[in-house]
Amino acid sequence: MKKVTIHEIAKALNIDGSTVSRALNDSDRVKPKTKKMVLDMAREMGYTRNMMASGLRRSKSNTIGVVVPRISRYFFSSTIAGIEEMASKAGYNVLICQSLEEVDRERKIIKNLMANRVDGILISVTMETHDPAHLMDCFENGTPLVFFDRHVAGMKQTGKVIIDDARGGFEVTEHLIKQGYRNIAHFSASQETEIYKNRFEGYKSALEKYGIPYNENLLFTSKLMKEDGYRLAKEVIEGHPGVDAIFSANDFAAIGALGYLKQVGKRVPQDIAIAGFSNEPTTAAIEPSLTTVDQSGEEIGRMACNLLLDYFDNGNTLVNDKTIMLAPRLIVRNSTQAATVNSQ
Amino acid sequence: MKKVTIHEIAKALNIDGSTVSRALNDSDRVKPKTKKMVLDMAREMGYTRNMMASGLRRSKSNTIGVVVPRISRYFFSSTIAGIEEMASKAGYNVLICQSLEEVDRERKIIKNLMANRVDGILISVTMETHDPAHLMDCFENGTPLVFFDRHVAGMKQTGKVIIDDARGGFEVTEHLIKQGYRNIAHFSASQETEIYKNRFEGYKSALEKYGIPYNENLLFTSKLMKEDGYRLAKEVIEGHPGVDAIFSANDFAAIGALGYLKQVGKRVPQDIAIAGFSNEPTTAAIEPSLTTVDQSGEEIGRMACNLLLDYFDNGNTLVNDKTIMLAPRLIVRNSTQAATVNSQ
DNA sequence: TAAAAAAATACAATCGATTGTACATATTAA
DNA sequence: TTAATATGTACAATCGATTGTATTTTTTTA
Repeated sequence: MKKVTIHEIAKALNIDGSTVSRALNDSDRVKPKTKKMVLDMAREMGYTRNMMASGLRRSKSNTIGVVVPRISRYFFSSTIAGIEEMASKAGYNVLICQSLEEVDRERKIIKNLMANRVDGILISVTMETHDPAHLMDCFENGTPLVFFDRHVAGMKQTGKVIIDDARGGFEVTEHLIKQGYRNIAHFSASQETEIYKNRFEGYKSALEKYGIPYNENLLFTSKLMKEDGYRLAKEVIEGHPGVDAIFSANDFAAIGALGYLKQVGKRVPQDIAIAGFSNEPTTAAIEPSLTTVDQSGEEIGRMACNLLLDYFDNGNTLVNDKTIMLAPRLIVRNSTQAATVNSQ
Repeated sequence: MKKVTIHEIAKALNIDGSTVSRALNDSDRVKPKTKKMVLDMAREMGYTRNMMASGLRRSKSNTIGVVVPRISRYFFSSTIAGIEEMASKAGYNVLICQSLEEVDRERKIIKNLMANRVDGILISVTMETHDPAHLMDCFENGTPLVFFDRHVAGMKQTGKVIIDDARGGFEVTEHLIKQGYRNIAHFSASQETEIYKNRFEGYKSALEKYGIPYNENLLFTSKLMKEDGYRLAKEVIEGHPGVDAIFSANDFAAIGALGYLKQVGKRVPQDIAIAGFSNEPTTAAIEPSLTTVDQSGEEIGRMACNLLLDYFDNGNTLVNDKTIMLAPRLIVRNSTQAATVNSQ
């Protein structure tokens, strides 16, 4: 389909294309009368600027690349919603890609985003992304990168928007302790992933603060899928009868664990308490409702996007480990409140 | 940041840029030895094709625009996941935009997508999109359009991937009737939105089939937010004591209604049954679990994307109302099973 | 070995918008 | 009125890759 170009507008008005371009961009090198003429003609001819041409010339795509492990996960989709909101307000488009927790896919995605000359990248890495070589490429390429939530330690060249996972882990654990639980198991993922390492550290430091010895047999590592939670809960119940609480580093595993516990007739929170992390919508709706930590995906998305936009406008304020750490918010619900178990 | 171009590769090898381009595109006008030379040099110099330049020349962006009301809604995010999966497999990028249920935003988005010269658009319209003028623009512009889920009647130029909402509405209602419920209220949205109209039609035809007169006082119209469900449930209980079941045209309103019913001590499903539509993850987790209709967002997304990809490859098979209608799947859970109420 | 055919490469225009520089009006000052 | 300044437009190059045509090189055939 043939589309109208500035040159056709120019021809129709018997002026030069450069003037049309300037008129459309509201340059003050074009007098108001001419501008109006051009704008009217553009509308009449149904002109829409070709962003590929514009982008090529200006070396700017006005596009932000976003990489998440899985779009359909609520935390990430709300993150994306926040990003999209900010980006579109600032005139940027958002290219979304999902790594599906595969580092290889992540690598290809980064490459593709570079080929598309995105102006910046917002990324929450896979659980397996421990070697940041492909992310370093961005940096060397001059493409700014901002991590949100899942990040990689030791990349000084990027921005980060994360929540204080250690504090979140601490607060959950402290809450459990204050509720009277003493034998608290922890479900975690690879300790090479920062967020899980930090949640675990928080868990440990809460134990320490309250003089409870850390027992490494109560640390269970998996990919934290729902099924993992189910399986590990079984392991806990069958192998560690003394355990009276489980702190899972994400909600999915917590929900899976809860499913197992209910199935075998354990009462939550009387027999065993359980807490998750992320505040997935389902955690509020199930019974018992699940104690968790809210991360406000939208807010994280907005902040990450803003960090990038700031960088576009004000130069390299991203360098040297610019990190925004958001406070987590403990949400206490019924799954951990032995004392108030009958209130809803 | 200066990036390597084909011309720099060409200069380094003392050959012409056109040959480099052809080599990189694996054209058989370049002999294998030269190809290898070019590919090696490209790797060595860290070349990445500039898609803006390529797209400009070829009039093809290799990008698909996706418009949904709200990214963070599970149905839509899983739809996007399906789209992204198919698109990336076929070498396309996905630009995501959310209309936030505002027609005006939707209009701007469409315009922007056209400016970005996306190769096609996948859209699920807002509840207020009754006038498809801005969508017609796409058509006139030569940009193929495929609706998924929420669509607009009477656009013969587009593809559609929808579920058989009438059948879904029918099955839910028939199920309620078979369970013994007779006074079934229906929560719907604007009848100008096809999916809600169709669900409503299904509801009516089930009533008719079983000889239950349709009572227009039991049709409640709102935007189907959770709060609407809560409010309308109150209205039902207070104003229509005879009602023994509610069929809500989406899950959110159903969940809101359930909240109200539990709050005022109504037993679900003994006193009143409730069913939703969409199979949001939460519906399976709450108590009682909610009867609903599964739409398989990922599948819809995949099919919609495929329709577009087919069009790219095989010309205008989109014309004349190419519609893919997926069968809905009734998911019976506890909120409507008076007979088996104590089984979980 | 020369001519014909085939293969590989080079040339040059093009996609559509932007932008520095040059030129032409219009306005002001002298 | 003329020179000096300011304002408005036009010219032409450019962004990087692609592609039709022309040219050169290689291979095949007579």
